[in-house]
Amino acid sequence: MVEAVKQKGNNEKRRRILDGALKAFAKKGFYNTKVSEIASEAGVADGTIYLYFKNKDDLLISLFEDRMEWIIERLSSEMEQTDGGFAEKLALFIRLHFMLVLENQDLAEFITVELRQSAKFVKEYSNPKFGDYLKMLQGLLEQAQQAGELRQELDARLVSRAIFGALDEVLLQLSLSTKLDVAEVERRTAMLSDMFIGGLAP
Amino acid sequence: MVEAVKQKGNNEKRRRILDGALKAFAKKGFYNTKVSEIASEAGVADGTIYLYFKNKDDLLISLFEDRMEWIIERLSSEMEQTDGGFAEKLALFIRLHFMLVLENQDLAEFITVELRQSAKFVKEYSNPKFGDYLKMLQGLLEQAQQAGELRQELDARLVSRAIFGALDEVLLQLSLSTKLDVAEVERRTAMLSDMFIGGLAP
Amino acid sequence: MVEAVKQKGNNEKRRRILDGALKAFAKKGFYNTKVSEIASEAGVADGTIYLYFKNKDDLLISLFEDRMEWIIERLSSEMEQTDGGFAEKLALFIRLHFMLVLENQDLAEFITVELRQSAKFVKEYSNPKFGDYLKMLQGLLEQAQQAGELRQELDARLVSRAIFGALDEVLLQLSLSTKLDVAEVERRTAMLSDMFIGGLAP
Amino acid sequence: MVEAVKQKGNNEKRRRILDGALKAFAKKGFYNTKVSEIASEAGVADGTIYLYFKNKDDLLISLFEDRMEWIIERLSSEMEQTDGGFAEKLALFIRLHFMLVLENQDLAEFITVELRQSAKFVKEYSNPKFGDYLKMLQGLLEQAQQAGELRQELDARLVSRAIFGALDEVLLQLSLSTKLDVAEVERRTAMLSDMFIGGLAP
DNA sequence: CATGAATGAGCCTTCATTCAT
DNA sequence: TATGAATGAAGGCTCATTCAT
Repeated sequence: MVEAVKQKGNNEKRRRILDGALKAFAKKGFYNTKVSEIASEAGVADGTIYLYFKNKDDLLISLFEDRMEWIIERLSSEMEQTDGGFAEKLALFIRLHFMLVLENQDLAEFITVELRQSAKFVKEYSNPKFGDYLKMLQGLLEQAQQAGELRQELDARLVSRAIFGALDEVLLQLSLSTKLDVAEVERRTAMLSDMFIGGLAP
Repeated sequence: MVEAVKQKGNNEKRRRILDGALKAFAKKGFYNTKVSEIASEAGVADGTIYLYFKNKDDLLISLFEDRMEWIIERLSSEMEQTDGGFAEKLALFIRLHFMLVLENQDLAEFITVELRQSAKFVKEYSNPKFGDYLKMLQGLLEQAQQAGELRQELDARLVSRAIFGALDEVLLQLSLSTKLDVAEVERRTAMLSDMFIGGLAP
Repeated sequence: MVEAVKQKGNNEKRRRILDGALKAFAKKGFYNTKVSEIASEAGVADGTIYLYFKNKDDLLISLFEDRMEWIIERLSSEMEQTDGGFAEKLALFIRLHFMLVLENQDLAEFITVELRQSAKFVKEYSNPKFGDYLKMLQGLLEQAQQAGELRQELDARLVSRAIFGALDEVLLQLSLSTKLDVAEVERRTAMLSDMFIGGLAP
Repeated sequence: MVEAVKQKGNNEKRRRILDGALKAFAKKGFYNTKVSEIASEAGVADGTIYLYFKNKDDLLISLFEDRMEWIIERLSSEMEQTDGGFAEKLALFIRLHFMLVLENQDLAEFITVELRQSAKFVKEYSNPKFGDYLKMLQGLLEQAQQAGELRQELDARLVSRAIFGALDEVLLQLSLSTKLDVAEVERRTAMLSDMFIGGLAP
């Protein structure tokens, strides 16, 4: 019981720090955020952060892992529900991606802005969770190819990258706009699905 | 005459600084690059940089402007040559985007990695040149719509964003790979054009 | 009875902390040793140390007192056994000093390296036990003077300092050598006694 | 000319930093001295110190080298003047050691208190200048042995250590006393020489 | 008594920027 | 213009100490 409480305490504090970091990174970016700002946002002392994370880089990486894991879990559990065809599934995937991320605007800014930097400049970090995300999308595409619902000549790996890039860029623009209109998000979601499935040509 | 020479001298040194900055930013990212490293790469004294640029942020912005301007000029002059239909034009645009940027791998890394950060965190900078780039692509799409070669119901602005995002993401992956195979670049170029024009559905 | 047991418990834990501190200080020096390292070495929690010692400085001082007291006790009880002349007594004193300290190499490093620092920088500490040690040596010298076995014109206080300094420096070198050869220790012991008694001149 | 001035400027600033460090280290010890205190003592900005020294450790080591070099130079040039016998030479050596170091009380405290610590805890530093100092004394002893003025059976290396230790300990006590009486220093100098040459026995 | 998670003051070091030459 | 030594504000991180359990 004491164990459980203590464990909870630990996790609760770790969570508060991650939340504070997300908020701070989204607002000012990784390099412009002071550790002390994260601490104050999380309501802990500066030093406490170093009880849960090795250093500022580790905090960034951990935040990625945590949020990507959350996104992947939500995405896959929601995707399992559908038994529609590829077009419905892709549309759902795109909608979910947008909805999940925009549910928390800070998350949207964080993912779209910091993901690339980190991939390249945080030492020795290959961002496995992001790889998992891409594999999920790639899996969807490969299944569609096997079912004859996606053109065989397209490289699923390349296409998954392209789709993610398109979503991410559109999301970036959305996340930077001051007010988010759900209807507008739905409109873009639908149009992107339509574009990817049907192509640009009439 | 003296003016001209002086001007030339200025431009030459300014250019060396921009080139050094590109190299350094590409390798280590904006925040991990020291001004002194740029100076040393450019073969000038640290202080000299401040004769040509207000500060490190201004150097970053100027570098964007400079490179985007170059890309836009090259793109538009090349695009003018073609009188093919929309499909050919889009294919050419994608090929040119890839080729221009991959001509200089540093440029590729710089564009794909730093563009977003800067957009958000360099104070009071709206990145007009990037806007020009997008407008160019958007213009291409709008012309196609007027010519009936692109579906009317698609929002050209949104689509241009999506295309740029897809290209950028694929380019990021390409730019991070250690060796660049021209044939592979061509393959991806063709497949992306095909995907955008024809859509994913068979 | 309960008191006694408790007292014993206290002393045992206090002793473990002092032992841990000695080991840690000898290896890394006072300022490079973390309180948590001492705690871990002693097998107690960090906070426990503060139940037995006011702070890190107090722990250092207490360790000195403890070890010097031990050395003085051992030295005086052993010295009482002898009834030889001054030469024999001094030789014995030197041998005992070496043997006692080298019995525990950590103690040797601690005494030779940390004694001076502490004397000067631990606030308001006059190092009384070290004073006792010197007084013991000084007493030996004064007795010898009264017995006519030591030159009257020498200042016993100054000579005791000089002898301690010589022993300490030689011990420092010995304690820093990786392996300790008993025969070598004996050789140096004898030579130092001989040098002090007989002088350098032939 | 400009070169010379610049060089002078460099050396002058480096010297001021070393002087400031000596003063600060002597007063509060290495670990209790802040880099900013050294900077303020030297009349330079904090960052300037890092233009001349790699870090705080390097500053400590450089200070040792500098001061030991100075002592060795002064000692050897003065020793060359004498053509007396061993007894005179040793007496002179002792007197010079005391005088040189006590000329600057800060130097005395620094040498006696910090030398040992550093030897052990500043990583990978074998203190070559201190080795030079000891070799000088050892050389003096070996010459005396060849001239038959020092007992053959004594190990010059061990004896040089012992003499240094004795001098250093006595110096420590002297340097910690608030006022230094030249007559008193002379008295101790003479007595130590006498003790070492003639031995303790009557 | 014992614990060890939490605290937060403190410090070394970096690096963008300035300015005397 | 060009230099590069000097500046000093700023911040990541450590660790002695506390205190709720």
